[in-house]
Amino acid sequence: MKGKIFIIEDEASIVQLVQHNLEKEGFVVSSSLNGNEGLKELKKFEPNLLLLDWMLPDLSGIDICKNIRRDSNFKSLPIIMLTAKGEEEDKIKGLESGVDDYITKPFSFNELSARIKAVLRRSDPNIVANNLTFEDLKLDRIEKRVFRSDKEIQLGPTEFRLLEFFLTNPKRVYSRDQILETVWPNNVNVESRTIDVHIRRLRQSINIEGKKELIRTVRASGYSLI
Amino acid sequence: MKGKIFIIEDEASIVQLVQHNLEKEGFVVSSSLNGNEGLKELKKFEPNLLLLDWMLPDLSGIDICKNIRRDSNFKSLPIIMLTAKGEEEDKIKGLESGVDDYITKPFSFNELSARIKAVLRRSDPNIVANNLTFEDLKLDRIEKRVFRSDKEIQLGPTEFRLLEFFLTNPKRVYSRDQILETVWPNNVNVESRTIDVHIRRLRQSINIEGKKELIRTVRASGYSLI
DNA sequence: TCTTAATGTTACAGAAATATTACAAATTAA
DNA sequence: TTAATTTGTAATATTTCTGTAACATTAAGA
Repeated sequence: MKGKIFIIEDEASIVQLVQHNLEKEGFVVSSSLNGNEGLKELKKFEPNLLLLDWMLPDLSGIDICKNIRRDSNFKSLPIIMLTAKGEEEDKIKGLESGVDDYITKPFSFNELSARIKAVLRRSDPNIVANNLTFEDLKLDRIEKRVFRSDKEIQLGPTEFRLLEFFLTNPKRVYSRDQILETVWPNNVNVESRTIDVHIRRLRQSINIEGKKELIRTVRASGYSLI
Repeated sequence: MKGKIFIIEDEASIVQLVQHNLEKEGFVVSSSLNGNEGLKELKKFEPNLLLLDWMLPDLSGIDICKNIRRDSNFKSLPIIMLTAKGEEEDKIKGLESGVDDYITKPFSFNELSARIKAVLRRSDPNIVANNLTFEDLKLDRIEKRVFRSDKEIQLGPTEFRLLEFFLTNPKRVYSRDQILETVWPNNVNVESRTIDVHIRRLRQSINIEGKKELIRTVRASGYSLI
């Protein structure tokens, strides 16, 4: 079950793109191109999350934000702010305007989607999948814990992300490049062979008590979760 | 379900040929004969892949490429570059202009089609068929697995590619040269007889438990999948 | 049947890909 | 700050794959 998202943003092209893609992901989406109306519609729509432009023709994003926070029904509505580059990100960040996250335009939809899910995961865990499982492997994204056959496993941050990645698409083979792109922070340059080492570390951690190997090496192609 | 492909290429005859054939394969295709307009239309069209001419009357392919890579919404749009022979292929190859693949004119539609699918398979796996079957043989391109009568078969990389190749056109006889060209990485020189050995290895792997031979030798011509 | 060209089979050495280990630098926790 | 953990890489070990050559077998025409 997916949630409802409301967008207040005056650039129609952005709204269109984001709305379309979010709907494709199963969210129910509604939007408004200006602040005052948006505020009203939003309260009727009762979304699980709001995407809010920082600079609007009528009301500023921060005013909307304050308005929302004053309304007891929406006090805890998660808000992700959309800001243009240079629009004093620091202020937004520092100024605790009650924003849950913000993203700088231009952004890729994937990045936005990831942030939306991250925020929803905290605020409204039922909307977003928080547990990934495969066979006797379980990963809890909220608590950041991993279990194999109900026995907890300790993983470093990178191994955690790596396993999380494999769990989103079990059985599928990923090349080292694909793994790098997705698991490592953008623009980080790491040797492709480095992945082998992390695979080894992950293997070592999750293959407890002689249980069966869960990571498959596919020569010349990459790795997969069995 | 097939995806959307956009073409920017000034030779109308090429556009026509490619567009027509791609549509026949089920793709939704749109095109433009020049760079600047193409760039605009492309962004409206939101394709899953772009075929881009290297030499255009107004903008060079590489400029378009850069423009696209700067636009966060299209940063990861797969691009296949179309180049005339002699147009410094090396540069395109080396110069990491963010191109996913390139093909030299004149090309056969089949070759283009194969490359398009290969690229889409990485970027957008749901668009392309990922399973090849023939009789009781099954090959899964995503999981990189091969089955005969539901029993998994272990193949080395080359044998996998070889079988994949045969499965795209069962019953058709391929000469050793054709096999070499398609299955082996470009510019690799291998003895033609080497194929015999790989055929043997493939045969040995897929003919389990006395099941019937699936690879046919056509004397003086080559091999085929029955 | 003999001859010959084409294909099948085998074994093996070198190449290529992956696994493993150790370690120093970077990061985080105490 | 110091200690502990985590990371990336390089060096080394191990495994698996590849291509080829040498020899065996088969098919087809003379």
